[in-house]
Amino acid sequence: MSEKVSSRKQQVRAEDVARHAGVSRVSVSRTFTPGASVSDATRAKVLKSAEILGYRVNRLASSLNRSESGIVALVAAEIDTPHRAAMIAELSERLQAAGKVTMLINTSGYEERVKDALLQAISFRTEAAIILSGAPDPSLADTCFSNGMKLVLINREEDFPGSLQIGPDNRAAGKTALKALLRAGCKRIALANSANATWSIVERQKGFLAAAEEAGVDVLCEVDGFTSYQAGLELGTALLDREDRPDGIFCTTDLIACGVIDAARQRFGLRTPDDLSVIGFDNIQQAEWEGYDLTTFAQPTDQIIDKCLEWCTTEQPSSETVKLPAKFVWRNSVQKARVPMK
Amino acid sequence: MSEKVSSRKQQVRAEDVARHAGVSRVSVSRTFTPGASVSDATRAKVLKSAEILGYRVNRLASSLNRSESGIVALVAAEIDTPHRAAMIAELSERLQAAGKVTMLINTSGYEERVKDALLQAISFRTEAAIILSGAPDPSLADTCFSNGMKLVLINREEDFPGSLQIGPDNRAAGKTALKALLRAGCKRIALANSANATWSIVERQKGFLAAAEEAGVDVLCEVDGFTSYQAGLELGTALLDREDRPDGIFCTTDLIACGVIDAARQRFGLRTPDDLSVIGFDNIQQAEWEGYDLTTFAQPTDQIIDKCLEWCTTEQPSSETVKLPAKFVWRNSVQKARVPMK
DNA sequence: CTGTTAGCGCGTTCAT
DNA sequence: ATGAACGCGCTAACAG
Repeated sequence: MSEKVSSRKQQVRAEDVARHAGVSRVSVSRTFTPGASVSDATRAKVLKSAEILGYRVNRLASSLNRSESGIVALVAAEIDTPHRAAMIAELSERLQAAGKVTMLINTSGYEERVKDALLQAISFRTEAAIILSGAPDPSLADTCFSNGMKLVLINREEDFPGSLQIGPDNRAAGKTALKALLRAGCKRIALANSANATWSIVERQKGFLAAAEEAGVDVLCEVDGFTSYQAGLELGTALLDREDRPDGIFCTTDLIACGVIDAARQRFGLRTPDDLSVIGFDNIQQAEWEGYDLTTFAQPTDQIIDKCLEWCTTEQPSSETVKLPAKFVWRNSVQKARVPMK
Repeated sequence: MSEKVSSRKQQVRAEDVARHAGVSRVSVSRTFTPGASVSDATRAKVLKSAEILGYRVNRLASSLNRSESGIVALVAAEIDTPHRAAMIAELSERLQAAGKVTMLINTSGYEERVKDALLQAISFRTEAAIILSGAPDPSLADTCFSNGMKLVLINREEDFPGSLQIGPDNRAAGKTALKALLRAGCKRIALANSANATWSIVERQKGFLAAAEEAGVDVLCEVDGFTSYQAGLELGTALLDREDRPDGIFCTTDLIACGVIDAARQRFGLRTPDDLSVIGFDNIQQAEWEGYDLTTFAQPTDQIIDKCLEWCTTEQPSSETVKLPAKFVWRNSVQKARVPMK
């Protein structure tokens, strides 16, 4: 008769610790449950035995039992993009500090993935899903809600009931950008934007153009490509190649702005801010690199995350839409003011 | 008498679906278990009811039962650094494609966090932990192993039994870098490195210096600061400010290289490759930006991940150390060859 | 092919 | 303060 080999992976259980410490299994559970009552003597015995045996509470089991996983899903595409990476770094940092575990779901590629991401999150009884890319199908969102899962959309479209929608005030930033270019004395103002921009990026464009119309100035619009450095290079090249070359460009993204600046420098021999003023958005790390020294808008990341965590930890949060001001970061890619303020 | 309010979060269970479909609870389980035998009729009924009720298998429960979580932990610090972000993007992408779920643990800050990260991973019965930053305490590693958890160290120190250790062949790359600078006709060769470099980065330096000694050439070594763009700026400034200004610099990291190039351009009016040859390492996105056009080494990311996944999915993998060649990526930050090859 | 039974590891009653 | 019993939601094993 062959010995039966268990295919299950071995694991130290609370019962093992209890036997080793000579106490009941419940006492083990209690020593690891904050606020439970155990005598110091048994607690000490339990901790010692746990240490020796290498025991760790199985959170799969405890989560199942308590119906609280402590897991938060982070749904994002293009994770290696500077601003996105910074956001994820901050978020994961803060989630951990709040005692949560982050499950990262990469949705690069086909859009259908956002759906799969949420389904996976539901399967793990994730407490919340923070979505940085794409918007889920509303019906799917209902499934999330009915499973007690919270939904946060950062920098995403409006009209999504039941969730927290949060991001910078993109329109206001667009207006500020226009004013700054005017105040710098720019005569021919342009806008460089991706043709595949997200909703929040388009908002920046709208704010910029609305302010321009209000001020009665024309804007050269170059909208093409993706939201990337390479697109910035081409947008910049197209704009600077014109006979009526612009002298002030608002780029809806720092990545685009870096491309525009490089196009100016490498392809046209133009320098910022002397020959050209450029404003970006995001305040990515490269914005403060000496080769760019980019005037831009810093996303209110800290406040976004503050609000996000607060909302996620309240019992029955209600639908909410929050716009936070983006901070204008002055560096040296915009000509010093030549026009006095009104 | 007040009605008792359940504090547990509501959840659609297999039993609910079973009742709704008029079948047994096990049939529900079977329809969602690949390779289980259910008649098409009942499967259809189950799927329909599941759809209606919004049922999703609770993976906390199934993982507990089957002792297989399907979760892989990604342990990393400085997630927003270009190369690290790219690595995480790729890894999470591939893990998902392999049907795994990635749990991201950010260990930026104090070093103790790596320990906490692994303890957390153990709690969730993670199938493997892929460590991109820091090295765990060996005794802790044993706890991992005894809980059936695999350990992968990417770009980390050697002598770590029981794990897969994988990364580029840093020494070889260092040697290649030196040869390239010599072949470019550089007369005064320098090395720029962080004072807080990881083991793998120091290996690059060692390879470079060993090759220099072999070739009988002196190397100016500037080692200071962190592994960052800012450090590169200062390292570059220090080197280029010397009377015996170098004309060829190997930077152990692209980030440092970008800093060096900017120092040369912005602070000394020097251009690559005409006045100065620069070589980096990592092939980050910025390396191909037009302002840098950096000659560098591409990490063999794909192969690393291939091996990583393969190793993690084998039943009883044995200790292994793998060095993969880094690919030299020629761009335009190094003077064209002026010295014929030997 | 289907249903019944048992148990994954844990936390929370309810007793003592 | 401690122990016994129960159930979280699920799947594997065993009958029929």
